[in-house]
Amino acid sequence: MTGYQHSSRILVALDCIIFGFDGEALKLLLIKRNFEPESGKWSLMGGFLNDDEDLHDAATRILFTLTGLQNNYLEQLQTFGAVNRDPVERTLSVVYYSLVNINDQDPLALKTHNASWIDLDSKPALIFDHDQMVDAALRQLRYKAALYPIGFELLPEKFTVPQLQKLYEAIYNVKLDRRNFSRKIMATELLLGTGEKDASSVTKKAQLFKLNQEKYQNYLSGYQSFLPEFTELSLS
Amino acid sequence: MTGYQHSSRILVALDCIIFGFDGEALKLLLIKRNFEPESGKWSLMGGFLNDDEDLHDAATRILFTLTGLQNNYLEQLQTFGAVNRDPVERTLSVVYYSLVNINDQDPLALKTHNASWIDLDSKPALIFDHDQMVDAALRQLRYKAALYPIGFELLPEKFTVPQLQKLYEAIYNVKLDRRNFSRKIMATELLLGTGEKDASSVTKKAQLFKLNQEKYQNYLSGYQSFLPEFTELSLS
DNA sequence: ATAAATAGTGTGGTTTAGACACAATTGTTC
DNA sequence: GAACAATTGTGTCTAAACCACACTATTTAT
Repeated sequence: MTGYQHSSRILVALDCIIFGFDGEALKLLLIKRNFEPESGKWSLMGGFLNDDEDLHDAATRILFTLTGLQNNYLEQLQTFGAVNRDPVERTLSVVYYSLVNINDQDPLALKTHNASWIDLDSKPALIFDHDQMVDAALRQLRYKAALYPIGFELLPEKFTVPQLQKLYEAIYNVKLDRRNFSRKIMATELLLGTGEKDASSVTKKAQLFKLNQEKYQNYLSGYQSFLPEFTELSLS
Repeated sequence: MTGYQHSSRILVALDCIIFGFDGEALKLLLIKRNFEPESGKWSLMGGFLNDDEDLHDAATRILFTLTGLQNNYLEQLQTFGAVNRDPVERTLSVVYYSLVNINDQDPLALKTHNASWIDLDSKPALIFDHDQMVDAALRQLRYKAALYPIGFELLPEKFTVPQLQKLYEAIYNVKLDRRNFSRKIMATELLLGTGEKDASSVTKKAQLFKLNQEKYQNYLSGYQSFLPEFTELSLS
Protein backbone atom coordinates (compact mmCIF):
# COMPACT_ATOMS: atom_id res chain seq x y z
CA MET A 1 0.00 0.00 0.00
CA THR A 2 1.31 3.39 -0.93
CA GLY A 3 0.15 6.06 1.44
CA TYR A 4 1.21 8.35 4.20
CA GLN A 5 3.49 6.67 6.74
CA HIS A 6 1.20 7.62 9.49
CA SER A 7 -0.47 5.54 12.08
CA SER A 8 -4.13 5.96 12.61
CA ARG A 9 -6.97 5.67 10.22
CA ILE A 10 -10.30 6.38 11.81
CA LEU A 11 -13.86 5.31 11.22
CA VAL A 12 -15.91 8.17 9.79
CA ALA A 13 -19.65 8.44 10.28
CA LEU A 14 -22.20 11.03 9.22
CA ASP A 15 -25.18 12.19 11.22
CA CYS A 16 -28.07 14.25 9.90
CA ILE A 17 -30.20 16.74 11.75
CA ILE A 18 -33.41 16.91 9.75
CA PHE A 19 -35.63 19.91 10.44
CA GLY A 20 -39.29 20.09 9.53
CA PHE A 21 -42.17 22.43 10.25
CA ASP A 22 -45.78 21.35 10.70
CA GLY A 23 -47.36 24.78 10.67
CA GLU A 24 -46.97 25.30 14.38
CA ALA A 25 -43.66 24.05 15.67
CA LEU A 26 -40.18 23.13 14.51
CA LYS A 27 -39.69 19.38 14.35
CA LEU A 28 -36.83 16.94 14.16
CA LEU A 29 -36.82 13.61 12.41
CA LEU A 30 -35.43 11.19 14.97
CA ILE A 31 -34.84 7.46 15.11
CA LYS A 32 -35.99 5.13 17.85
CA ARG A 33 -33.13 2.70 17.60
CA ASN A 34 -33.89 -0.99 17.25
CA PHE A 35 -30.25 -1.89 16.71
CA GLU A 36 -27.07 -1.77 18.72
CA PRO A 37 -25.45 0.14 20.26
CA GLU A 38 -27.91 1.96 22.50
CA SER A 39 -30.90 0.05 21.15
CA GLY A 40 -34.18 1.48 22.43
CA LYS A 41 -32.85 5.01 22.70
CA TRP A 42 -33.34 7.94 20.38
CA SER A 43 -30.73 9.18 17.97
CA LEU A 44 -30.15 11.12 14.80
CA MET A 45 -30.13 9.36 11.48
CA GLY A 46 -26.61 8.38 10.59
CA GLY A 47 -24.38 6.10 8.59
CA PHE A 48 -20.81 5.45 7.63
CA LEU A 49 -18.77 7.04 4.92
CA ASN A 50 -17.94 4.71 2.05
CA ASP A 51 -14.49 4.43 0.51
CA ASP A 52 -15.50 5.79 -2.84
CA GLU A 53 -17.93 8.43 -1.67
CA ASP A 54 -17.59 12.19 -1.26
CA LEU A 55 -18.78 13.53 2.07
CA HIS A 56 -21.70 15.46 0.67
CA ASP A 57 -22.79 12.48 -1.40
CA ALA A 58 -22.82 10.33 1.70
CA ALA A 59 -25.00 12.84 3.52
CA THR A 60 -27.36 12.96 0.56
CA ARG A 61 -27.54 9.17 0.52
CA ILE A 62 -28.34 8.98 4.22
CA LEU A 63 -31.01 11.63 3.93
CA PHE A 64 -32.53 9.87 0.94
CA THR A 65 -32.58 6.54 2.74
CA LEU A 66 -34.63 7.99 5.53
CA THR A 67 -36.93 10.41 3.74
CA GLY A 68 -37.00 9.38 0.10
CA LEU A 69 -36.11 12.97 -0.70
CA GLN A 70 -33.18 14.08 -2.79
CA ASN A 71 -33.14 17.78 -3.48
CA ASN A 72 -33.36 19.22 -0.04
CA TYR A 73 -31.38 21.96 1.52
CA LEU A 74 -28.42 20.10 2.98
CA GLU A 75 -25.44 21.76 4.55
CA GLN A 76 -22.45 20.55 6.47
CA LEU A 77 -22.52 21.75 10.04
CA GLN A 78 -19.52 20.59 11.97
CA THR A 79 -17.42 17.55 12.70
CA PHE A 80 -17.49 16.00 16.13
CA GLY A 81 -14.34 14.22 17.12
CA ALA A 82 -13.97 13.76 20.87
CA VAL A 83 -11.93 10.64 21.51
CA ASN A 84 -14.61 8.80 23.46
CA ARG A 85 -17.73 10.14 21.83
CA ASP A 86 -18.63 6.68 20.55
CA PRO A 87 -18.11 3.94 23.15
CA VAL A 88 -17.80 1.16 20.57
CA GLU A 89 -14.85 2.50 18.68
CA ARG A 90 -13.36 5.87 17.97
CA THR A 91 -15.55 7.41 15.30
CA LEU A 92 -15.48 10.85 13.78
CA SER A 93 -18.91 12.18 12.95
CA VAL A 94 -19.37 14.71 10.19
CA VAL A 95 -22.71 16.34 10.90
CA TYR A 96 -25.07 17.72 8.27
CA TYR A 97 -28.35 19.48 8.75
CA SER A 98 -31.20 19.50 6.34
CA LEU A 99 -34.41 21.44 5.87
CA VAL A 100 -37.26 19.42 4.42
CA ASN A 101 -40.90 19.89 3.67
CA ILE A 102 -42.52 17.65 6.20
CA ASN A 103 -45.33 16.67 3.83
CA ASP A 104 -43.10 15.42 1.06
CA GLN A 105 -41.24 12.58 2.64
CA ASP A 106 -41.86 8.88 2.21
CA PRO A 107 -43.93 7.44 5.09
CA LEU A 108 -42.74 3.91 4.31
CA ALA A 109 -39.07 4.85 4.62
CA LEU A 110 -39.87 6.46 7.95
CA LYS A 111 -41.58 3.35 9.23
CA THR A 112 -38.76 1.11 8.01
CA HIS A 113 -36.27 3.08 10.02
CA ASN A 114 -38.50 3.55 13.00
CA ALA A 115 -38.34 7.31 12.59
CA SER A 116 -40.72 9.97 13.87
CA TRP A 117 -41.12 13.69 13.71
CA ILE A 118 -40.62 15.09 17.20
CA ASP A 119 -41.30 18.61 18.40
CA LEU A 120 -38.03 20.33 19.09
CA ASP A 121 -39.46 21.44 22.42
CA SER A 122 -40.20 17.92 23.58
CA LYS A 123 -37.11 16.25 22.19
CA PRO A 124 -35.98 13.27 24.24
CA ALA A 125 -32.34 12.94 25.27
CA LEU A 126 -30.33 11.48 22.42
CA ILE A 127 -27.41 9.07 22.42
CA PHE A 128 -23.74 9.97 22.43
CA ASP A 129 -23.16 13.64 21.61
CA HIS A 130 -26.25 13.95 19.44
CA ASP A 131 -27.84 16.51 21.76
CA GLN A 132 -24.87 18.78 21.23
CA MET A 133 -25.22 18.28 17.50
CA VAL A 134 -28.85 19.36 17.61
CA ASP A 135 -27.94 22.41 19.68
CA ALA A 136 -25.32 23.41 17.16
CA ALA A 137 -27.72 22.84 14.27
CA LEU A 138 -30.41 25.00 15.81
CA ARG A 139 -27.87 27.72 16.42
CA GLN A 140 -26.76 27.49 12.82
CA LEU A 141 -30.33 27.52 11.55
CA ARG A 142 -31.07 30.69 13.51
CA TYR A 143 -27.84 32.24 12.40
CA LYS A 144 -28.43 31.42 8.76
CA ALA A 145 -32.16 32.06 8.56
CA ALA A 146 -31.62 35.57 9.89
CA LEU A 147 -29.38 36.40 6.96
CA TYR A 148 -30.67 34.21 4.19
CA PRO A 149 -34.26 33.34 3.34
CA ILE A 150 -33.75 29.61 3.77
CA GLY A 151 -36.91 29.29 5.83
CA PHE A 152 -38.82 28.60 2.64
CA GLU A 153 -37.14 25.22 2.42
CA LEU A 154 -39.29 24.08 5.31
CA LEU A 155 -42.58 25.08 3.71
CA PRO A 156 -44.65 23.50 0.94
CA GLU A 157 -44.44 24.96 -2.54
CA LYS A 158 -47.42 27.20 -1.89
CA PHE A 159 -47.77 28.89 1.45
CA THR A 160 -49.34 31.94 3.06
CA VAL A 161 -47.63 34.88 4.71
CA PRO A 162 -49.07 33.99 8.14
CA GLN A 163 -47.62 30.49 7.74
CA LEU A 164 -44.23 31.97 6.95
CA GLN A 165 -44.50 34.19 9.98
CA LYS A 166 -45.30 31.26 12.23
CA LEU A 167 -42.24 29.51 10.91
CA TYR A 168 -39.98 32.40 11.84
CA GLU A 169 -41.66 32.63 15.22
CA ALA A 170 -40.95 28.94 15.77
CA ILE A 171 -37.33 29.20 14.68
CA TYR A 172 -36.56 32.14 16.94
CA ASN A 173 -39.12 31.51 19.62
CA VAL A 174 -40.42 35.06 19.42
CA LYS A 175 -43.68 36.82 18.61
CA LEU A 176 -43.60 39.07 15.57
CA ASP A 177 -45.97 41.82 14.56
CA ARG A 178 -48.17 40.56 11.75
CA ARG A 179 -48.26 43.85 9.88
CA ASN A 180 -44.60 44.68 10.08
CA PHE A 181 -43.63 41.16 9.13
CA SER A 182 -45.88 41.18 6.10
CA ARG A 183 -44.59 44.53 4.93
CA LYS A 184 -40.99 43.45 5.32
CA ILE A 185 -41.46 40.17 3.48
CA MET A 186 -43.38 41.80 0.67
CA ALA A 187 -40.68 44.41 0.26
CA THR A 188 -38.21 41.66 -0.65
CA GLU A 189 -40.32 40.70 -3.68
CA LEU A 190 -39.43 37.11 -2.91
CA LEU A 191 -43.07 36.06 -2.97
CA LEU A 192 -45.22 35.62 -6.03
CA GLY A 193 -48.95 35.68 -5.45
CA THR A 194 -50.82 32.74 -6.95
CA GLY A 195 -54.33 34.16 -6.57
CA GLU A 196 -55.30 30.92 -4.84
CA LYS A 197 -56.35 30.86 -1.23
CA ASP A 198 -55.57 28.60 1.68
CA ALA A 199 -58.58 26.26 1.81
CA SER A 200 -57.62 24.80 5.16
CA SER A 201 -58.37 28.00 7.03
CA VAL A 202 -61.64 28.29 8.94
CA THR A 203 -61.87 32.05 8.83
CA LYS A 204 -60.69 34.54 6.24
CA LYS A 205 -58.51 32.59 3.83
CA ALA A 206 -55.04 33.91 3.25
CA GLN A 207 -53.54 34.10 -0.18
CA LEU A 208 -51.11 31.38 -1.25
CA PHE A 209 -47.72 32.52 -2.50
CA LYS A 210 -44.92 30.81 -4.34
CA LEU A 211 -41.25 31.58 -4.00
CA ASN A 212 -39.75 33.78 -6.69
CA GLN A 213 -36.93 31.36 -7.52
CA GLU A 214 -34.91 33.90 -9.45
CA LYS A 215 -34.90 36.46 -6.66
CA TYR A 216 -34.32 33.69 -4.17
CA GLN A 217 -31.07 32.65 -5.80
CA ASN A 218 -29.87 36.24 -5.61
CA TYR A 219 -30.74 36.51 -1.98
CA LEU A 220 -28.86 33.34 -1.15
CA SER A 221 -25.65 35.01 -2.19
CA GLY A 222 -26.31 38.22 -0.27
CA TYR A 223 -27.41 39.34 3.14
CA GLN A 224 -30.85 40.10 4.38
CA SER A 225 -32.33 40.39 7.79
CA PHE A 226 -35.82 39.06 8.22
CA LEU A 227 -36.28 39.86 11.81
CA PRO A 228 -36.99 43.00 13.77
CA GLU A 229 -35.04 43.59 16.94
CA PHE A 230 -32.39 41.55 15.30
CA THR A 231 -29.56 42.80 17.44
CA GLU A 232 -31.29 41.76 20.60
CA LEU A 233 -31.90 38.14 19.70
CA SER A 234 -29.96 35.68 21.72
CA LEU A 235 -28.42 32.72 19.99
CA SER A 236 -28.22 30.61 23.07
CA MET B 1 -10.68 -5.99 17.87
CA THR B 2 -14.12 -5.01 18.99
CA GLY B 3 -15.60 -2.34 16.81
CA TYR B 4 -18.15 -1.65 14.14
CA GLN B 5 -18.30 -4.32 11.46
CA HIS B 6 -17.72 -1.74 8.85
CA SER B 7 -15.08 -1.55 6.23
CA SER B 8 -13.27 1.66 5.80
CA ARG B 9 -11.23 3.62 8.23
CA ILE B 10 -9.83 6.79 6.79
CA LEU B 11 -6.83 8.96 7.42
CA VAL B 12 -7.83 12.22 9.08
CA ALA B 13 -5.80 15.38 8.71
CA LEU B 14 -6.28 18.91 9.99
CA ASP B 15 -5.46 22.10 8.16
CA CYS B 16 -5.33 25.56 9.69
CA ILE B 17 -6.08 28.86 8.07
CA ILE B 18 -4.24 31.41 10.16
CA PHE B 19 -5.29 35.01 9.72
CA GLY B 20 -3.23 37.99 10.77
CA PHE B 21 -3.38 41.75 10.28
CA ASP B 22 -0.36 43.99 9.88
CA GLY B 23 -2.18 47.31 10.19
CA GLU B 24 -2.89 47.55 6.49
CA ALA B 25 -3.90 44.21 5.00
CA LEU B 26 -5.23 40.83 5.98
CA LYS B 27 -2.53 38.17 5.93
CA LEU B 28 -2.31 34.42 5.89
CA LEU B 29 0.39 32.30 7.45
CA LEU B 30 1.42 29.89 4.70
CA ILE B 31 4.03 27.18 4.33
CA LYS B 32 6.51 26.86 1.51
CA ARG B 33 6.72 23.08 1.53
CA ASN B 34 10.14 21.47 1.70
CA PHE B 35 8.68 17.99 2.06
CA GLU B 36 6.59 15.66 -0.04
CA PRO B 37 4.07 15.61 -1.52
CA GLU B 38 4.05 18.79 -3.58
CA SER B 39 7.40 19.95 -2.23
CA GLY B 40 8.22 23.49 -3.32
CA LYS B 41 4.61 24.58 -3.43
CA TRP B 42 2.62 26.59 -0.93
CA SER B 43 0.10 25.11 1.45
CA LEU B 44 -1.71 25.62 4.70
CA MET B 45 -0.22 24.37 7.93
CA GLY B 46 -1.54 20.91 8.62
CA GLY B 47 -1.02 17.65 10.41
CA PHE B 48 -2.63 14.36 11.22
CA LEU B 49 -5.06 13.54 13.96
CA ASN B 50 -3.62 11.30 16.66
CA ASP B 51 -5.44 8.30 18.06
CA ASP B 52 -5.83 9.71 21.51
CA GLU B 53 -6.49 13.31 20.58
CA ASP B 54 -9.70 15.32 20.37
CA LEU B 55 -10.13 17.28 17.16
CA HIS B 56 -9.87 20.68 18.77
CA ASP B 57 -6.79 19.63 20.69
CA ALA B 58 -5.16 18.54 17.48
CA ALA B 59 -5.90 21.91 15.87
CA THR B 60 -4.49 23.67 18.91
CA ARG B 61 -1.35 21.53 18.74
CA ILE B 62 -0.81 22.29 15.07
CA LEU B 63 -1.32 25.99 15.61
CA PHE B 64 1.07 25.96 18.55
CA THR B 65 3.71 24.11 16.58
CA LEU B 66 3.73 26.79 13.94
CA THR B 67 3.23 29.96 15.93
CA GLY B 68 4.16 29.17 19.51
CA LEU B 69 0.78 30.58 20.48
CA GLN B 70 -1.81 28.77 22.53
CA ASN B 71 -4.77 30.93 23.41
CA ASN B 72 -5.88 32.17 20.07
CA TYR B 73 -9.29 32.34 18.58
CA LEU B 74 -9.61 28.94 16.93
CA GLU B 75 -12.78 27.66 15.36
CA GLN B 76 -13.66 24.67 13.28
CA LEU B 77 -14.66 25.66 9.79
CA GLN B 78 -15.60 22.67 7.70
CA THR B 79 -14.47 19.22 6.75
CA PHE B 80 -13.27 18.54 3.24
CA GLY B 81 -13.80 15.03 2.06
CA ALA B 82 -13.76 14.68 -1.71
CA VAL B 83 -12.53 11.21 -2.60
CA ASN B 84 -9.50 12.33 -4.56
CA ARG B 85 -8.65 15.53 -2.77
CA ASP B 86 -5.30 14.11 -1.68
CA PRO B 87 -3.50 12.20 -4.44
CA VAL B 88 -1.40 10.15 -2.04
CA GLU B 89 -4.21 8.49 -0.17
CA ARG B 90 -7.78 9.29 0.69
CA THR B 91 -7.59 11.79 3.51
CA LEU B 92 -10.33 13.73 5.22
CA SER B 93 -9.29 17.21 6.24
CA VAL B 94 -10.95 18.92 9.16
CA VAL B 95 -10.26 22.60 8.64
CA TYR B 96 -9.87 25.16 11.40
CA TYR B 97 -9.31 28.86 11.13
CA SER B 98 -7.55 31.00 13.64
CA LEU B 99 -7.16 34.70 14.32
CA VAL B 100 -3.80 35.67 15.76
CA ASN B 101 -1.97 38.82 16.65
CA ILE B 102 0.74 38.92 14.07
CA ASN B 103 3.25 40.43 16.49
CA ASP B 104 2.98 37.73 19.10
CA GLN B 105 4.10 34.65 17.28
CA ASP B 106 7.43 32.88 17.54
CA PRO B 107 9.76 33.83 14.65
CA LEU B 108 11.88 30.72 15.20
CA ALA B 109 8.92 28.38 14.80
CA LEU B 110 8.04 30.17 11.60
CA LYS B 111 11.53 29.73 10.22
CA THR B 112 11.64 26.06 11.22
CA HIS B 113 8.51 25.39 9.22
CA ASN B 114 9.42 27.64 6.34
CA ALA B 115 6.33 29.73 6.96
CA SER B 116 5.60 33.32 5.92
CA TRP B 117 2.87 35.86 6.29
CA ILE B 118 1.38 36.51 2.87
CA ASP B 119 -1.04 39.24 1.90
CA LEU B 120 -4.41 37.70 1.19
CA ASP B 121 -4.50 39.71 -2.02
CA SER B 122 -1.29 38.24 -3.34
CA LYS B 123 -1.78 34.69 -2.15
CA PRO B 124 -0.13 32.12 -4.42
CA ALA B 125 -2.09 29.08 -5.57
CA LEU B 126 -2.08 26.43 -2.89
CA ILE B 127 -1.93 22.65 -3.12
CA PHE B 128 -4.88 20.28 -3.20
CA ASP B 129 -8.13 21.96 -2.19
CA HIS B 130 -6.43 24.49 0.09
CA ASP B 131 -7.56 27.42 -2.02
CA GLN B 132 -11.15 26.40 -1.46
CA MET B 133 -10.45 26.16 2.23
CA VAL B 134 -9.13 29.71 2.31
CA ASP B 135 -12.16 30.94 0.38
CA ALA B 136 -14.47 29.30 2.86
CA ALA B 137 -12.50 30.69 5.78
CA LEU B 138 -12.64 34.23 4.45
CA ARG B 139 -16.36 33.89 3.89
CA GLN B 140 -16.76 32.64 7.44
CA LEU B 141 -14.59 35.42 8.83
CA ARG B 142 -16.72 38.03 7.06
CA TYR B 143 -19.88 36.32 8.14
CA LYS B 144 -18.79 36.07 11.74
CA ALA B 145 -17.06 39.42 12.12
CA ALA B 146 -20.22 41.17 10.96
CA LEU B 147 -22.17 39.71 13.84
CA TYR B 148 -19.58 39.24 16.54
CA PRO B 149 -16.72 41.54 17.47
CA ILE B 150 -14.05 38.93 16.83
CA GLY B 151 -11.94 41.37 14.87
CA PHE B 152 -10.19 42.29 18.08
CA GLU B 153 -8.49 38.91 18.05
CA LEU B 154 -6.33 40.14 15.19
CA LEU B 155 -5.14 43.27 16.98
CA PRO B 156 -2.60 43.82 19.74
CA GLU B 157 -3.84 44.30 23.28
CA LYS B 158 -3.87 48.05 22.89
CA PHE B 159 -5.07 49.55 19.65
CA THR B 160 -6.61 52.73 18.28
CA VAL B 161 -10.02 53.22 16.72
CA PRO B 162 -8.52 54.06 13.32
CA GLN B 163 -6.55 50.79 13.46
CA LEU B 164 -9.74 48.90 14.18
CA GLN B 165 -11.42 50.62 11.28
CA LYS B 166 -8.61 49.67 8.91
CA LEU B 167 -9.03 46.09 10.02
CA TYR B 168 -12.71 46.05 9.14
CA GLU B 169 -11.95 47.74 5.87
CA ALA B 170 -9.44 45.02 5.09
CA ILE B 171 -11.79 42.21 6.03
CA TYR B 172 -14.65 43.49 3.89
CA ASN B 173 -12.65 45.32 1.29
CA VAL B 174 -14.70 48.48 1.74
CA LYS B 175 -14.14 52.10 2.78
CA LEU B 176 -15.96 53.18 5.92
CA ASP B 177 -16.73 56.65 7.18
CA ARG B 178 -14.37 57.48 10.01
CA ARG B 179 -16.94 59.37 12.07
CA ASN B 180 -19.80 56.96 11.74
CA PHE B 181 -17.52 54.02 12.46
CA SER B 182 -16.15 55.64 15.58
CA ARG B 183 -19.59 56.51 16.84
CA LYS B 184 -20.87 53.01 16.27
CA ILE B 185 -17.92 51.33 17.96
CA MET B 186 -18.05 53.66 20.92
CA ALA B 187 -21.75 53.01 21.36
CA THR B 188 -20.97 49.35 22.02
CA GLU B 189 -18.91 50.28 25.07
CA LEU B 190 -16.56 47.50 24.11
CA LEU B 191 -13.56 49.77 24.27
CA LEU B 192 -11.86 51.02 27.39
CA GLY B 193 -9.71 54.11 26.97
CA THR B 194 -6.20 53.74 28.38
CA GLY B 195 -5.26 57.42 28.24
CA GLU B 196 -2.11 56.40 26.38
CA LYS B 197 -1.52 57.42 22.80
CA ASP B 198 -0.22 55.67 19.74
CA ALA B 199 3.44 56.72 19.62
CA SER B 200 4.00 55.34 16.15
CA SER B 201 1.84 57.98 14.51
CA VAL B 202 3.51 60.95 12.84
CA THR B 203 0.58 63.31 13.12
CA LYS B 204 -2.09 63.63 15.78
CA LYS B 205 -1.72 60.55 17.94
CA ALA B 206 -4.83 58.49 18.44
CA GLN B 207 -5.83 57.19 21.84
CA LEU B 208 -5.05 53.56 22.63
CA PHE B 209 -7.96 51.42 23.80
CA LYS B 210 -8.21 48.05 25.42
CA LEU B 211 -11.03 45.58 24.97
CA ASN B 212 -13.62 45.53 27.71
CA GLN B 213 -13.35 41.79 28.31
CA GLU B 214 -16.55 41.56 30.29
CA LYS B 215 -18.67 43.24 27.62
CA TYR B 216 -16.83 41.28 24.98
CA GLN B 217 -17.89 37.96 26.45
CA ASN B 218 -21.50 39.14 26.40
CA TYR B 219 -21.28 40.24 22.81
CA LEU B 220 -19.87 36.89 21.75
CA SER B 221 -23.12 35.26 22.73
CA GLY B 222 -25.32 37.84 21.01
CA TYR B 223 -25.63 39.60 17.71
CA GLN B 224 -24.19 42.90 16.64
CA SER B 225 -23.58 44.46 13.32
CA PHE B 226 -20.45 46.51 12.92
CA LEU B 227 -20.87 47.57 9.38
CA PRO B 228 -22.92 50.15 7.57
CA GLU B 229 -24.60 49.15 4.35
CA PHE B 230 -24.57 45.71 5.76
CA THR B 231 -27.33 44.37 3.61
CA GLU B 232 -25.49 45.31 0.46
CA LEU B 233 -22.25 43.55 1.24
CA SER B 234 -21.52 40.61 -0.95
CA LEU B 235 -20.08 37.51 0.59
CA SER B 236 -18.55 36.24 -2.60
C1' DA C 1 -78.04 38.63 10.96
C1' DT C 2 -74.52 38.42 14.19
C1' DA C 3 -70.36 37.00 16.33
C1' DA C 4 -65.70 35.24 16.31
C1' DA C 5 -61.51 34.67 14.17
C1' DT C 6 -58.11 35.84 11.09
C1' DA C 7 -56.25 38.42 6.88
C1' DG C 8 -54.93 42.67 4.63
C1' DT C 9 -53.54 47.61 4.57
C1' DG C 10 -52.48 52.33 6.51
C1' DT C 11 -50.37 55.93 9.66
C1' DG C 12 -47.33 58.31 12.54
C1' DG C 13 -43.68 58.79 16.02
C1' DT C 14 -39.04 57.20 17.22
C1' DT C 15 -34.69 55.50 16.24
C1' DT C 16 -30.83 54.67 13.38
C1' DA C 17 -27.84 55.19 9.37
C1' DG C 18 -25.03 57.77 6.81
C1' DA C 19 -23.41 62.16 4.50
C1' DC C 20 -20.89 65.91 5.75
C1' DA C 21 -18.20 70.14 8.49
C1' DC C 22 -15.29 71.89 11.73
C1' DA C 23 -11.99 72.09 15.51
C1' DA C 24 -7.79 70.00 17.76
C1' DT C 25 -3.20 67.74 17.83
C1' DT C 26 1.35 66.56 16.17
C1' DG C 27 5.59 66.70 13.43
C1' DT C 28 7.81 69.03 9.53
C1' DT C 29 9.37 72.82 6.91
C1' DC C 30 10.97 77.20 6.18
C1' DG D 1 8.18 79.83 15.83
C1' DA D 2 4.61 80.32 12.21
C1' DA D 3 2.55 78.02 8.51
C1' DC D 4 1.31 73.68 6.78
C1' DA D 5 0.10 68.84 6.12
C1' DA D 6 -1.82 64.90 7.95
C1' DT D 7 -4.72 62.73 10.97
C1' DT D 8 -7.88 62.43 15.12
C1' DG D 9 -12.01 63.64 17.70
C1' DT D 10 -16.73 65.40 17.92
C1' DG D 11 -21.18 67.57 16.16
C1' DT D 12 -25.27 68.09 13.11
C1' DC D 13 -28.70 67.25 9.81
C1' DT D 14 -31.65 64.45 6.63
C1' DA D 15 -33.65 60.44 4.96
C1' DA D 16 -34.76 55.92 5.71
C1' DA D 17 -36.06 52.06 8.57
C1' DC D 18 -38.31 50.30 12.48
C1' DC D 19 -42.14 49.38 15.04
C1' DA D 20 -46.32 50.25 17.76
C1' DC D 21 -50.91 50.57 16.83
C1' DA D 22 -55.99 51.03 14.34
C1' DC D 23 -59.15 50.06 11.09
C1' DT D 24 -61.43 47.31 7.36
C1' DA D 25 -62.41 42.87 4.90
C1' DT D 26 -63.45 38.00 4.61
C1' DT D 27 -65.06 33.59 6.14
C1' DT D 28 -67.57 30.12 8.94
C1' DA D 29 -70.54 28.95 12.74
C1' DT D 30 -74.62 29.83 15.32
